[in-house]
Amino acid sequence: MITNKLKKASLKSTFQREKILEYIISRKEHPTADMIYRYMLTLSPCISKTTVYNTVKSLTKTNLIKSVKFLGQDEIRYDGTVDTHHHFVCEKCGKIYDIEVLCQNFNKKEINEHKINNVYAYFTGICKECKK
Amino acid sequence: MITNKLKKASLKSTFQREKILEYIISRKEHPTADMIYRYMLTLSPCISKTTVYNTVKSLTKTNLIKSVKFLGQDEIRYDGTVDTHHHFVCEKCGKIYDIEVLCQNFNKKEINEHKINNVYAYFTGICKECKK
DNA sequence: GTGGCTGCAAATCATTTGCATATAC
DNA sequence: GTATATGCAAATGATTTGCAGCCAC
Repeated sequence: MITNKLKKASLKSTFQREKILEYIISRKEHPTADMIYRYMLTLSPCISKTTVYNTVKSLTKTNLIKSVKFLGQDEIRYDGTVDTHHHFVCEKCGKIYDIEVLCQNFNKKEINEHKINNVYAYFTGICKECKK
Repeated sequence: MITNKLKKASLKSTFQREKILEYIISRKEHPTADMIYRYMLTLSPCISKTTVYNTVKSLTKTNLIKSVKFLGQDEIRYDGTVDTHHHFVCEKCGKIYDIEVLCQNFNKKEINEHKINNVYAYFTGICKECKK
C-alpha cells in the first residue's frame, strides 16, 4: 500500500506524497502536474505546485511512477503503472488509454549495436468515444 | 528537389524555406529549432527564430517533414524522413538514430476499437559511440 | 497588386531554482 | 537534532502571438 511504497523507496511519508502517489496510481488518467495540483486543492487549500513538481520528480526517480510525453501535448503526464505497457492518445479529446503492444523487438537488449534501456511506443488517432 | 517539394505543397519558395528544408532533409541530425537557427545564421546574419518556427510549422502541416518529441529532451526535433520509421535516442549524448522496427501491430488500423492514425516508437539507451 | 512571408518585441506557459521555514524520523 | 520536504517568489527557456513591413507570384 501507499505508505509502504514510499518507505521502500526511502522517501519520507508526508501527506502530500501519499495523496499524490495514491491519485496517480488509483485513477488511470495519466494526469499532468496541473491535474494533480487541482486534485490536491480539493483536499487542502494549501498545496504548492512546486511540491507537485518536487514530488513527481522523487516518485519518478525511485520508479514508483513513470513519466510520458506525447506529441501534440505540452505537458508531461504521470503514469502509475510502471510495468512495461504502451499508450493510445486521442487526437480529439486528448484522453490516454493503456494498450498492449506485443512486439518481439521490444524485448531486445541491443539494436544496431546500441544498448537499449527503455522502449516508448504510442499510437495516436480517434478513440472509440470520439468516433461515435 | 527542394524547390519542387515546396511548390507541390503550395508553399511559396523563399530563401529561408529552401535552406531550412534542405538542412532538415540532407543532414540526418533531427535538428531542434535552435540548431536550425544556428545553421541559418551561418548562411545569413539576418534570420529570425520566429521564421524558423513559422517554417517548421508550415513544413510539418504540409507533411514535408515530421516533428518528434522525446522524454528527457525539452525541444521538439524535426525529421526530414517522412516515411514511417522509428528512433533510438542516446541517454548520454542525446544523439538520435533512425532505426527499423518491424512489428505487425504497427500496421493495424484499429486497436481496442480506437482508430489509429499514427504510430510513434522510440528506444532509449546508450549508443554505440558512448558505449566505447 | 496582394496575400502570404519575415522578423521584431512582447507574451505565454510548463517547469526549475534559490532559499527560508517546517516537519518526519 | 538533523536531513529532508514544503512552498513562495523569481527565473528560465521553448514556443506563440500581434503586428508592421516586405517580397514571391
